[in-house]
Amino acid sequence: MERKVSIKDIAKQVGVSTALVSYVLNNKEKEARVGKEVAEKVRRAARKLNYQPNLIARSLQSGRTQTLGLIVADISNPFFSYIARVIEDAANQHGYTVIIGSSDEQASKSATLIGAFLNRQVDGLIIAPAEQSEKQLRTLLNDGFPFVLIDRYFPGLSANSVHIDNYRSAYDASEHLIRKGYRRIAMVAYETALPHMQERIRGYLAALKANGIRTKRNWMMKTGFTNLDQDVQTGLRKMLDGKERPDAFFFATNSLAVAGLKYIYREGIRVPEELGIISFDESDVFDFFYAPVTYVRQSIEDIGKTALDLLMKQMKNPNGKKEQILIDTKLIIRKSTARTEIKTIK
Amino acid sequence: MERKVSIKDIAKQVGVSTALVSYVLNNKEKEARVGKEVAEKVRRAARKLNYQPNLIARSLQSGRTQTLGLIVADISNPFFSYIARVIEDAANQHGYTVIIGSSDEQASKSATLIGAFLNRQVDGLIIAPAEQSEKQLRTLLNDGFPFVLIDRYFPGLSANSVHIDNYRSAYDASEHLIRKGYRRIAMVAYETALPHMQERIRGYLAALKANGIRTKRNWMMKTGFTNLDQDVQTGLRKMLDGKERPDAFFFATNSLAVAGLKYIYREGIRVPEELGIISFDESDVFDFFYAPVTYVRQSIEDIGKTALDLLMKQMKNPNGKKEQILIDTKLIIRKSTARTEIKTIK
DNA sequence: TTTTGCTAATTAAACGTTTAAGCATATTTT
DNA sequence: AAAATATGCTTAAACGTTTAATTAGCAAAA
Repeated sequence: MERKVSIKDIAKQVGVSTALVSYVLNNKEKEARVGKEVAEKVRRAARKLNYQPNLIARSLQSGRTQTLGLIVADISNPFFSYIARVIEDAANQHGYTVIIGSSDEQASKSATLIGAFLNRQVDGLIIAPAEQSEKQLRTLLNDGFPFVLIDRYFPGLSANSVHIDNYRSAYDASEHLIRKGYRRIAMVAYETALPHMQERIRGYLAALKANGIRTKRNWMMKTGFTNLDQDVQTGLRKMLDGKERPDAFFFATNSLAVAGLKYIYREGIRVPEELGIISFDESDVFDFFYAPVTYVRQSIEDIGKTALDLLMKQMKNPNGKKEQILIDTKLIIRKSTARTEIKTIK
Repeated sequence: MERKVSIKDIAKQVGVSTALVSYVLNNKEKEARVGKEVAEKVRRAARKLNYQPNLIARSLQSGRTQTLGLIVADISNPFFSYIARVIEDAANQHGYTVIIGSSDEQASKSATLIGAFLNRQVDGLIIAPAEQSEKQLRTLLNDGFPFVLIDRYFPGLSANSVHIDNYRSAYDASEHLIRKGYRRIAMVAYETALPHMQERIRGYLAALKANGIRTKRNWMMKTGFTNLDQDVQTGLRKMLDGKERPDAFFFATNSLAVAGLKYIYREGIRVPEELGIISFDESDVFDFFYAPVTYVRQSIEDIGKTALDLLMKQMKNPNGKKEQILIDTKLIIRKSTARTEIKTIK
């Protein structure tokens, strides 16, 4: 591969200084008082040589790379890949390129990624933070580096963030189950201190309590991020074979639900008669389960676009106030919770 | 945000030249004959100041960015997001970062992306090429720029590529349907000149012919990349209501299949008795359809890893021979084609 | 004593841009 | 006629690295 054409080549060709070429190609002829004919010559030469600016050089000079870093838990997870797509498109519209990394929910990987992205001089970050990554974020915050959290957040951290009201959504979802007549409602969650997950659990517990349902210890199962299918399967089996057999499952995310549905499907458990099912997030699978699954829908488009707008704002004004933006959710009610409606006295 | 610590700051702190600092931090003390104590001092200062190299500056100097570009049709499509994940991990292991772009199957977007990535000085590209993008690729090839095609390819283009044997796989899949007793086999494909799709069609036609089945014009439907659900639905309805009603559908990709299954499910058509179903690729949905779907599995891990290895090889030796690597497929047989087996004389 | 050869450092150029400042010449204003 | 302003271009420094070439001191060899 031969060396690429640089501004220097154009300068030589036309017989002017590189400065002049730069002025012309950046449309600064006016300010720089470049002669009309010379400007035209430069432009012609640039076209003829097929000049393409070296953005690396430009970045070194300007201190900005027009690049954003996106850190998600796992880009192969549909939730995140969809968000990535939305952010990619929005960023492109603003003239930015996106580089993506998966943290696998590990603080160490997250730290490595943040470091790598900063070394690459990204202008800003959008992060779905991993557990234990609060300290890294606090450092970013103290450095005044522009970033926005999505999906997850930390209450003690006054960073920009875009996410749903997890407590409220979980509360409403649980209450929906109760209204539908389910009483022994179990939850399947991730074993993590991440606030968004804790809030979902808190919402679930609060709804049960508010409706006079005593929760049992073994109506709650938590799994790690690895070995999902296996863990969920074992957990469900234990709950279903135990003595306080649940009559409904509340899955805290779509990946948990998909894992759970596999088991429920194999075991031939009848939904919604024998078992009610509700989940967070979305999935094609929910539509194809023999009893389409009721779920809490969050608008990924809104989250992605809002996050990008917020980041742009923050990059323009790094000292501006940090915002925590809540995105609406909607409960999509379908057959998996369609047990006979029961009147409740409120 | 204050200015980041540079090599200059360390030099000043220790009282040496920036060159010396660079030598030490790059572990070239031996070659550069740096004194032991001075080296130690430099290292200590670097640690104390929390020095992080500016990769942009390094790239400008070295001409390499340790960055790869990945262009897929749509990162929010699970097939591509999974490939992206595999490539991300493999690239990281080699010290590379990946930037991703979605072409939406449009040659113009593809050209824009390639241009943007080249301007960013990526060291190599992995591309799932869009229709009509052959010319762009030929230019890359002539420039000697390292790249590898995945999933798609162009017969006339002697570029590196990693993909499956689409003809063979489609042939085998079709023959499986025939062996299972299906005779009026229809295909649902994309309306595109892309060879991988044409090959799948060719394989399907060849298998039918070889088994003495005359194909009907209206057993073939093709759709564009937009309005998928709608188009597939209309197409299927027309075929199923027509007079040569198909007794099996062969979907050319998972997205087509998912769109088709939605319709088939809603219409209450009985699979596999009334209708056999087979598809390319993979999908969670295939497991949850009431009759789990038979499909042609291609190992995404293999494709991703092989592509990355090939790209690395090409970057090391840009004049090396170009390779076209075929990845094995496997027909995963399940209930959606489980009609009574019929003995065939071969 | 001069030459050669180490050792340990520095200098300076380069990568490709951008941009403030400078320098002629020409033109207008007072 | 002198001073101010306009015009058209160049110089040079800067961004943060890397690295070839050079220097300078000192010890060993001829």
